[in-house]
Amino acid sequence: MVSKYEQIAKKIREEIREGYFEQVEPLPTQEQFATQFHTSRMTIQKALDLLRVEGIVESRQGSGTYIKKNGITLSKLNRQSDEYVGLSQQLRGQGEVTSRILRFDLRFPTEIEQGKLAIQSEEPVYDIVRVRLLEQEPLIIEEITIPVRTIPKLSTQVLHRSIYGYIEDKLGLVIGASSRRIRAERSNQRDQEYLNCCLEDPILHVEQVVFLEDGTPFEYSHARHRHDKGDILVVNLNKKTK
Amino acid sequence: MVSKYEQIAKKIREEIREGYFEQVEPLPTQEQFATQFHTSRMTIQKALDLLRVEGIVESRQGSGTYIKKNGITLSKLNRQSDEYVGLSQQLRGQGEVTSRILRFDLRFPTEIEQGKLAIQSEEPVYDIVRVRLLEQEPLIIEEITIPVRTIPKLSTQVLHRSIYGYIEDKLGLVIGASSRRIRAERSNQRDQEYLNCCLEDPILHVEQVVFLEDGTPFEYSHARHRHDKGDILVVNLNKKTK
DNA sequence: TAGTGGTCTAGACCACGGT
DNA sequence: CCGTGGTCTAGACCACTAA
Repeated sequence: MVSKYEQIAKKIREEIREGYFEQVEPLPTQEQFATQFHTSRMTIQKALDLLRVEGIVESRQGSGTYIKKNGITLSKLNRQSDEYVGLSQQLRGQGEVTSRILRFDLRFPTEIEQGKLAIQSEEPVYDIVRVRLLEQEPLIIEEITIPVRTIPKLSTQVLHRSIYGYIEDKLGLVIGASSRRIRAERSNQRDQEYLNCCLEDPILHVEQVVFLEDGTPFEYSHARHRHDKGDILVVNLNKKTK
Repeated sequence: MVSKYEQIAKKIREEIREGYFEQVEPLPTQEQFATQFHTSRMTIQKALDLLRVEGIVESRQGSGTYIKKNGITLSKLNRQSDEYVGLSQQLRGQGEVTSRILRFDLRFPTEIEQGKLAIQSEEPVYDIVRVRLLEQEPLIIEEITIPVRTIPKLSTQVLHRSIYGYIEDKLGLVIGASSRRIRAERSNQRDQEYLNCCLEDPILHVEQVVFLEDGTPFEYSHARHRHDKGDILVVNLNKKTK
């Protein structure tokens, strides 16, 4: 059952994309929309709310609701990077992604890991190091820490494929927020060996914590990318939630 | 004039932060909140909507509204990197940010710039190269392209201080979305000269387009960071607007 | 089945913009 | 001043969850 305001939003979104309205003129008033769709103003507002957070329109009190310049472009950008997906997803279609597992152990978390994953010192974690390859070419070397209690029954088989796929498809958990810190570093000996790169090659280092939908942190990881085999796209729609 | 639902959201947000409610139990029902705040359920829902997009609470139809684990942590993270601010803002308080201007010219845009900034080939742009320093130490070398028509009357005086400050405070324009692509690169000769770094030092390269609130792209830039003087924090709340 | 959140209504008043 | 969007109300019905 799709709600009425979502249907209305979809209709208006399509009409905007098809150039049905003037770019500089305001859209029909909320009153006019309400009449057109046989509904109340509150419902129209919920529909327009959706388009607002997508960055397609903006409303000015006392004036009207306007189509944003580049509204469509921005809304496409938004979709592109709004949700975090694993590498396997990202590269879907570009070739076969495989993994070479360098370590798969159990141990107790360090103090930093306890902090990042919000767990106690006696709570065991998986300690994983793997190299991700696209069509046999090494892309990334990852060090991953995952609490055993949150994601039980990890196996090398899972690690060879996709951890994210396992969590979402097999365990039925939903991945939520993430926090990433990105920097450039010099390559170390391990990078050179496993990523097949030189001393002078820089590394794109991504340190991240990923949360489940309910807010449980489930992964703290360091990913080191070959500089020529990956960049990161960040889009900020600036919703000014304040 | 602060709206009622914002006041209510603020009150509930504070009570959650102070540990007034149980983490595992649902919050009071919307009905109860409505009675408590002498208002209607719709208004309570608008208040809870705010807390939802902040990642503090989540609602489950048929069950109740719950505090998210790490809800507070996430909401703080969110504030930290939600809106794009210029470097001068970011480093406010850490020392004095100054600029050394290497180039400040006018020219016509390249094809790539025409695409990124959505302008015609005959539309003139500023062509800026500057080094940003914190307490005399070089941090970043920036190449910036800005359409003259969008941001008129740029001056070296502005470039020495903050472009973003000029745009927001003096021109009264509001900065909106941004799209950034981040990668690691080897340093080139210019980096080594102006950032005072070695051949082996990697560079954190950020290519970005920044938009005004109405969707006009106003800046296309390449910023090259000294790898030891800057990383980038990216937080993704995953609102799944779908 | 009872209780919850999700949606929706038909009004109302207010804040603000442009005239 | 009028017309716009922003807020708010007091209900109503529905969809879903949990007992």
